[in-house]
Amino acid sequence: MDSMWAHEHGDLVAEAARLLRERGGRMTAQRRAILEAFRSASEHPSAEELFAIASRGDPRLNLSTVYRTLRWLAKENLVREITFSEAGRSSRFDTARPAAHHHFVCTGCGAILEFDAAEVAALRRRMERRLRVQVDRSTLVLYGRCAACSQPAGKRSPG
Amino acid sequence: MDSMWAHEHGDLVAEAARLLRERGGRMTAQRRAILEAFRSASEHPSAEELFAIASRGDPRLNLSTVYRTLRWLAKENLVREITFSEAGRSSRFDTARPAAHHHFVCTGCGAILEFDAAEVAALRRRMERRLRVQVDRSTLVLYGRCAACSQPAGKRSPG
DNA sequence: TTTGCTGCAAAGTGTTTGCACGGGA
DNA sequence: TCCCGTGCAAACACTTTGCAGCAAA
Repeated sequence: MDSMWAHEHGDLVAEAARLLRERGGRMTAQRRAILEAFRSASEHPSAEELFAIASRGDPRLNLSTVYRTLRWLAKENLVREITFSEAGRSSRFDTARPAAHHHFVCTGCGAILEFDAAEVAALRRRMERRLRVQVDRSTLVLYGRCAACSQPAGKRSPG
Repeated sequence: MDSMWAHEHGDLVAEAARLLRERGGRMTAQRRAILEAFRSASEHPSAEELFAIASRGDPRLNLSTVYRTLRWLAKENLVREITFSEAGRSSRFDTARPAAHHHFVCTGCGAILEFDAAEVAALRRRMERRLRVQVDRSTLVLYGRCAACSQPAGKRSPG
């Protein structure tokens, strides 16, 4: 269960370092802090959340640096940007994984579940033929209520 | 082909009028103009686009009125809000249709194609069981290149 | 006449950018 | 040493809000 993705959060730093070396970029303390922040962040952190975490180690860190780093990471495919319509106007990020995965968002408590669905790949291929297009990327988000939130109020466990 | 949806743009006005009557709201000239703007707008207009169209008839119309109206329409389910990650930071709207439909977005020219895919409904049901959740709504967006944009530059028709 | 809706201007939110300095390679 | 990346503040794009007046029912 722990090596089903090509890289875990841990090697984000190593991965980024490698890319930076290749491209003549620099591994700064700020970048390292931001990359490491993914470890303790929620599954789909916003820039703000990563900033809050990364700032703990270095209070001088600036939010714009976080944005710049995230944009760079997204371009290099180490991180992917997602937009949930429930999540206010802000973007969320997750560490990009090779396998396409999709999201369920609970409109009650905001919980996000990830899932993989093989049929999406088939659907993409079918749509490529039907619409005569080339599909590079897809996002599937289900919105609803998770088990806890869909229970009638009376039956819900306190808390 | 013209009655596959429960209501076309035309009766948006009538539909809204009915709801307003029910709720003690008022059918103002501005609301009518905004509702009618959907007719000549693109398939997925932004607030700005609707504003531009609706302003033609009444130059005093204010953008904040458009936003207020759109928010109300979304709440009443006459219109639905969608977020394409390619479309800048702005929301897009379409007239809510009973049948779930999905979108293909061309990253080349920005064209948006709609499609219906029965398999999504099945997938939703399967995920409800697998994740033990209740799914109320889903969005599926495919990103890629349309037929014209995926042709090599040399072969593309001029224009 | 009542009070919901509007225009206006100002505030808000999330994100990006210009610039001079500082620190990594 | 060189110049990439940073902090800072200001700009930005989009959306929301407070308020006084107007107009639909």
